[in-house]
Amino acid sequence: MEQSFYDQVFEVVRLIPKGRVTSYGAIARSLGSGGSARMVGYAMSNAGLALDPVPAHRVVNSTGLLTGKFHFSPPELMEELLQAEGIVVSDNKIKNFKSVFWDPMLEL
DNA sequence: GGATTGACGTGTC
DNA sequence: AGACACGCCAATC
Repeated sequence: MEQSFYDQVFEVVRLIPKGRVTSYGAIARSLGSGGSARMVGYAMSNAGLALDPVPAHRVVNSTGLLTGKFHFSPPELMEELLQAEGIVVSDNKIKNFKSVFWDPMLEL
């Protein structure tokens, strides 16, 4: 099984319901890696290389800040996608972040 | 196989 | 409240 950490991250990210977001740390914990939050973000770098589409725009850091926004082709795409799903983004930050926050551990 | 890196997190100043 | 520093862990070079 070449299911490395990245693949596990991709799976969880794909499970994120529309109109909801989660944090890197939350995903890392759901995978049992705990403090490997950085790995989650690192995995997202390969998200664009993933065969299946990974809604990386639904993943933000613990502060609800769109940290990976600059990694998108057009950085503004992230906000566009989020707002298109009903998520309010202001100044690269998610409004009502706590409200739209989706915890993978609750589903898994 | 050691060193570096990285879309983070939490604590401290 | 904003800025800075250190720590984690796994993949890549």
